[in-house]
Amino acid sequence: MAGASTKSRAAGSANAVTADLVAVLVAVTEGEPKIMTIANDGALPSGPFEFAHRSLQTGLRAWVEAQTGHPLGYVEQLYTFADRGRAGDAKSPHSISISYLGLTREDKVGQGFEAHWSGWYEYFPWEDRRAGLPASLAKTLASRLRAWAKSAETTGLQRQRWQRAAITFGLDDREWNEELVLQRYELLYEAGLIPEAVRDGAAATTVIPGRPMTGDHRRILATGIARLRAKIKYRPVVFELMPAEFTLLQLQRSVEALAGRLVHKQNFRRLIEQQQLVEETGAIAADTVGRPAKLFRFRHGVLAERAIAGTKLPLSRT
Amino acid sequence: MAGASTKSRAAGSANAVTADLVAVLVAVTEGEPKIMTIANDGALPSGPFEFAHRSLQTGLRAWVEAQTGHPLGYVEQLYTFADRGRAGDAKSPHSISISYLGLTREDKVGQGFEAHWSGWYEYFPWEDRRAGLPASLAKTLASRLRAWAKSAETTGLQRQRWQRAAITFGLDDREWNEELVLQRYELLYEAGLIPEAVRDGAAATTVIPGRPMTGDHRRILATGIARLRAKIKYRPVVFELMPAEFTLLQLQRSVEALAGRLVHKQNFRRLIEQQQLVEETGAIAADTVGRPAKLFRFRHGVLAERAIAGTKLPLSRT
DNA sequence: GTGGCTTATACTTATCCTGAGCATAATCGA
DNA sequence: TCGATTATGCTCAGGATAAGTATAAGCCAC
Repeated sequence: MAGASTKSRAAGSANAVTADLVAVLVAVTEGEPKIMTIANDGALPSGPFEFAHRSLQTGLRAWVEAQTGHPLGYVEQLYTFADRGRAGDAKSPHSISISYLGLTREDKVGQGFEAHWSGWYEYFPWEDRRAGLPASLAKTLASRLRAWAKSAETTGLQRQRWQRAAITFGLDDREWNEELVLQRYELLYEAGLIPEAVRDGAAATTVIPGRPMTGDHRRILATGIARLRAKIKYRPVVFELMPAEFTLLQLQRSVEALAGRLVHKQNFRRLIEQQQLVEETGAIAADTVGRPAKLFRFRHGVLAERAIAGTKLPLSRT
Repeated sequence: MAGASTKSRAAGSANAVTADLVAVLVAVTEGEPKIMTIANDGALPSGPFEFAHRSLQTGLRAWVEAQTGHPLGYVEQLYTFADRGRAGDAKSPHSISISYLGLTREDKVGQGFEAHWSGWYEYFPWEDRRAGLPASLAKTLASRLRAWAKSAETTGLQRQRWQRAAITFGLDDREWNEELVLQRYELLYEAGLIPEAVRDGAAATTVIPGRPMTGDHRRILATGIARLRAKIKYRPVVFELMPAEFTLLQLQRSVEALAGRLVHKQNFRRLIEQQQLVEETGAIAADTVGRPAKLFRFRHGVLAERAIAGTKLPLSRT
């Protein structure tokens, strides 16, 4: 890729950096969202982008297979982070992390790897609102956030902080917005309420429940969850996480697991069916309590038929 | 950022890469979307990520100001590309491009720079459907695409190609989807119908109108346009491109310029007003034909009041 | 100043989408 | 057979949307 300015070329290897490829690999099993972790569940699969890699994605696939034994299916790029907090340190070169979201199923678990499937709500307990928040966590969160807001210098800043906390966490009778995963993580980091913040130099305080990860990995995971929660609403990506055949309730449970909240059953079915995303297989689910459900499969045809995109503009049809 | 696996660290500088920062800097002037270009309008502002840069964004800001004299305001990351087509060449290290979308206004044009504002439809003539497509372009496009489809080996492949072309370009009575900017560009590239493809080794054919750029820059621009077209529908980002005060028609013209298609006037107004995105300034537009319009300003308060996000799931309120 | 041109803005109508609840069906086990 | 459990069909009100009609308020030529 030719750099546009002549200056770019002149820079040469003096400005070399190292690039890490990081994967948020997601599966949903029995209504619980899982992510692939390594290093005692404290890190995401990752490795450096090397000469030999033909592209970023092939490099990522190589690392994930090597570390987890799990082949990558659906993959999309998430975000590129640079290391932060090492500003003046000109000795060690910059390191950047290029992160990806991968969707798959939790079968074919590779043997002989130190990789595991971990529930993603272990890392973000406050993101699971399906059964409402545990009263204890809700209380802790609210009081810690309020303390953080109060600790600001001026009353103006105090109000700003509290407003931000209230919006992202749905306090003061505001609606909970499940997509703000990253914003909530960033706020907790700034407020020094999670271990990573303390590790990076924040004043040591009592910390909120939720398992930490190395480096930026929990931030990357938050980015992945946010992306996925947004995307299931306008692209049929849930099906990447489903088995070939499934009941509508299983599908609903998967969506709820990802979104972290419950949906209205009948309306969910209407939505799915009117969009013609699925078709009956003819078979019936066995081994269930209650009335047996029809089995469905994803209609792969829809991907070819229409390019699904949401219009929110009053486009004129002329 | 600690690499997760021990392997990552061991790699060291042998796997060093160079990272370029590339900016798609957008403004809208008199109903025409513009982008900042350098190098005789054949490239986007860009430069390498260096030691001295404290973060990716500060590096980008430094380069853009140095090359264009224009300060960056609103910025968001677009995508990270690796150079492609240089697989085996282990001599020159990998080079990756981290691209950003920036939104501003076309005032304060820096003097003494080789930078210009260029209309973005010069680079993508087929993306402007506000006045319908010029009949000539429509014809050329359709026939070239059909020829490309026909040139496939098997009839199965031929049908696949045509279906893809028809979906992305809204042929065969399908709806035009203005968000598929990147998909259309990629298809034209694969079909060898644009200069960049020929440059990169495609068989030389007659090429479609539309000005090329160096390297991947037109692909990056396509990514930026697509992102912006999608985003104006669910986030109030248009206002970054508007002057402090504006009439509703000016706002509408800006949206239409970005989307490349017309919207229904009355419904557009209702949409804007019901969302309480703007408020009257009390002043009236001067210097106009027809009945003078009220001037409005963006209500910055909305950003604080609500976290605007689209729900497309039948969430239950219990 | 009047008629015609242009744009702004208010109002109407039919249709569709959405959230929510009610009712019934099918299966199992006590 | 009853009760528990899940599946599935149906209704209904309210709101959002697409599209069109009508009126208001300026300017300009004459």
